[in-house]
Amino acid sequence: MTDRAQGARLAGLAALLADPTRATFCLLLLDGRAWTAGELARRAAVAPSTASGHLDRLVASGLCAQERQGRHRYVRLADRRAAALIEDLAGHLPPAPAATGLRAATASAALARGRTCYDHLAGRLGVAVTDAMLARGYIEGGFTLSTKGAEWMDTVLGAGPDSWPRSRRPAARACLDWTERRPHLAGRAGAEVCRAFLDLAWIRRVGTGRAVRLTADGVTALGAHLGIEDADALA
Amino acid sequence: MTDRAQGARLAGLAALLADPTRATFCLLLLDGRAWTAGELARRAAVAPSTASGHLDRLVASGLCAQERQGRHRYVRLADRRAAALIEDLAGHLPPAPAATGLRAATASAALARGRTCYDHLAGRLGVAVTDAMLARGYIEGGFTLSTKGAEWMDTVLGAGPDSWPRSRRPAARACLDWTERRPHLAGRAGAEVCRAFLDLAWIRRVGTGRAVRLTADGVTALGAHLGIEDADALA
DNA sequence: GCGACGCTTCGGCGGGTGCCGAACGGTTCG
DNA sequence: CGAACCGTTCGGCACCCGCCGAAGCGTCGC
Repeated sequence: MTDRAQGARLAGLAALLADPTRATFCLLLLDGRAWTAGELARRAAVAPSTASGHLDRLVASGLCAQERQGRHRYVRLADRRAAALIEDLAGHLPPAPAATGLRAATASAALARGRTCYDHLAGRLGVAVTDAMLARGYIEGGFTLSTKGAEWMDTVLGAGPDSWPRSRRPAARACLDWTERRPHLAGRAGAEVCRAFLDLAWIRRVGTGRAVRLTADGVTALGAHLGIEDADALA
Repeated sequence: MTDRAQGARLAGLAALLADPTRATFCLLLLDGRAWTAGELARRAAVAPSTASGHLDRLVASGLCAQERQGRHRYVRLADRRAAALIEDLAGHLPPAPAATGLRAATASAALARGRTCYDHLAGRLGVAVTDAMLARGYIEGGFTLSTKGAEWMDTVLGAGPDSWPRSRRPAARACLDWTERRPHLAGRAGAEVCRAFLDLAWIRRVGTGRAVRLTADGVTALGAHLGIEDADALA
């Protein structure tokens, strides 16, 4: 009885992502930015009318939020929790479909190197930064920010924990990337690192999507502050 | 192109849980034990033939595993990863449907008090134990097992980290219960605590399901070793 | 061996849902 | 004001999928 009711609720949530088109939308929105209905339709290869209906449903469910500007409809993930839901699920996907080995050679090479995942760094860059922070003891075992790490963020990035707004958001957590299949830093610290990197112009967004590119300053900085020697390979 | 392919893969995974009957099965299986096809059919209120098909699909997907014994078909979640997937998703359900307030008065009162969630303690008991371990500093902020906690597990439970098999399973992680809406201890430590509690006869399974009941010994032990004063309310 | 039992297969029904094209309304820009 | 553009609504199509009952198969128990 109530068993079945709980099942129905769970099924309802899963059903949101159980459609290829809606799932594609959600993955595209994982960069945390707002996309127009038309862009999403094109990327997902469906007619605008089809996209419109799906977006209605995503918004109605609370998973997405929208703002209308003129003749445009901008849609984004509603909040961090929504992003975490997508991430969680995507993290459980079987390893890889058929890694063609050419992945790095495609037009999205920049994306493979670095991108944002909702509000933190992902891709090879995100993994590299995370690995370096782990190696230097800034992050510890279960993805907690160490005292040393807090100090580093404060002095080098000007974004230490003391400057963060009070909230219950975890300071650090692991986000499993669905392409790199490696954990990388998410949570408040992840978001602040990403923001600081952008502020300091160590990285810059390219194109309209989630891709980011390491700048020349960034290459130097990553070497100096994180001991990443081969940072230019990420640029 | 590849955007859409990733979306399709994600949708396929979500579709497994997007059916009320399959979702109900998965929630029932969260206790980590094997149920027969008939039991699952009855609990989910569907015909045996319907259940059969769903179980085929769950097994084929790798989410569940089965063993046939005589005329019975025993089905269980395939592994910890499968359980984590269900937990993750269920943890994102909106707070509560319409908490009737009578929850504790139903026939499943024992279940409300304590149960196992795949391989660790959940329910009010699980939350209480977790809270006590947090209060005593056995678990720290981001759900990592402290040195003190490791010592405690070793001396009191006879199940310290040194005795664990080497694996990449996280020592401790939070599992968000879908009824209590409170995090409780999962991961290797959670599993060992549950096992030790059973071994020490502090808890005992009741019925065929996931419900566990605190024994008289357990009430005393929880008071002595975790400072849980009102443990009899959980018995 | 015969019935009871657990499960499965099959056929068929019904409902839900994703998809599109065409027509329409609103906004922007010339 | 008119054309281009973005998005939505609507109707209709097709398909998928969940569900059941009936029949069948293997196992268990008397």
